[in-house]
Amino acid sequence: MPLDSKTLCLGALDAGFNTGYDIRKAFENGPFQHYQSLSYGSIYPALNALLAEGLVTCRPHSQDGRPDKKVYTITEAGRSALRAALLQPLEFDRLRSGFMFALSFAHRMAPGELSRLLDDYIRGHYDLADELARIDGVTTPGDRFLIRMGADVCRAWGRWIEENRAALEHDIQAYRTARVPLRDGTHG
Amino acid sequence: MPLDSKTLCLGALDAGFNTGYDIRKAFENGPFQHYQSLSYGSIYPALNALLAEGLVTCRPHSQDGRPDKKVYTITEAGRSALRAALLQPLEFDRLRSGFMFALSFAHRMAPGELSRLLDDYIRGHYDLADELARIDGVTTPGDRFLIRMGADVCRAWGRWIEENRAALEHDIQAYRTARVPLRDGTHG
DNA sequence: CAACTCATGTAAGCTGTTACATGATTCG
DNA sequence: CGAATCATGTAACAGCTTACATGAGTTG
Repeated sequence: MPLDSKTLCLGALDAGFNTGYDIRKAFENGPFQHYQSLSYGSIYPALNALLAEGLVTCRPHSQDGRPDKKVYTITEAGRSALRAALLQPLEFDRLRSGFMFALSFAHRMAPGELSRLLDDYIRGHYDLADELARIDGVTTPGDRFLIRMGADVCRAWGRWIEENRAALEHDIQAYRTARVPLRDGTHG
Repeated sequence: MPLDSKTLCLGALDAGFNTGYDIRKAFENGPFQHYQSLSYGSIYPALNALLAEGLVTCRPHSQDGRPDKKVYTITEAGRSALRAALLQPLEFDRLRSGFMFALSFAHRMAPGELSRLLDDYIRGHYDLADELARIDGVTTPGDRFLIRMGADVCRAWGRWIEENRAALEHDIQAYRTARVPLRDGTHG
């Protein structure tokens, strides 16, 4: 089962983000940014739907100088719905990787092009690992676990590529040699 | 830049899949299945668009007993377009993970529920690693690299969770103790 | 004989994003 | 003084998936 925008909003509300604006930040720069996304166009309609279903309550909050906001609170029914959704068999993680697709055409690339692609991918993983390591103020055990996991897995991933990129380059050499045989067959 | 359906079809064609039906298999069960997806509704219109742009050619192929098929061939212009698309700065890998979202609410789960979630996630990684290791008949260096990378990273990921799940459970205990202090303060 | 494979294609629908409208305030 | 931040909301659009139409042949 895919996690839909309503469930994601419910989760964000449960995690302490209590306005539409704040929920967006949770998915843009906040704790969910690395494994889910959600934008205004989905959030506001979702909150209204949740309100109609009684899964959240809402009270307007006037502020001086700033626009009024609507502060949402998850209800008991909402918490049950969230739990139920999270316990349902989850869809397996969906990875959409342009790098991998590109890498599957490594044999079509010039050495410099491939090198740049790998450099970018390695750097991307190390940067993400560093970014995760720098996060602080994380309050829940699950988030702490996920951050450590992300950082360690990203580092291991980057290291794996560094350790195996030479083998890839050799394999490409061999592949090309096999496909474009030497004209002079007397040697090797 | 995201890889659109036309570029993905061009790639599949370059990789040797030469009908709409075969291209779908490449994304459903074939070499691209783990990092991209594409279905009929996108493939057939994309092929027609590519044909109109001169990036592919097409000749009908009659078969006895089976429906006629259209065999597509990528042109030189098509190969250039594919290369150009792959060299463009790629969007960073997008991970949509229901497991991670669920795990961020680990402190709300009963021990058995959390345990099942982690078991499923670990098993999913080991299963994928095994599945990748079982693949044979891979002809290009890039694909061989990706398969080894996927298998090794998945195994390392699964191992990481096994080695750190106890820490998560302890952290949850500590979190709950801090939030629901003992009524009798005289002991520990 | 039901169900699946081969094979192309379209229409409807779902889900989500982008961009805009609105408007005060604060920061550089 | 322009740009960003706070704050809600909608309309238009993009992109992809699902389901269907069609139909012969094969597998269990």
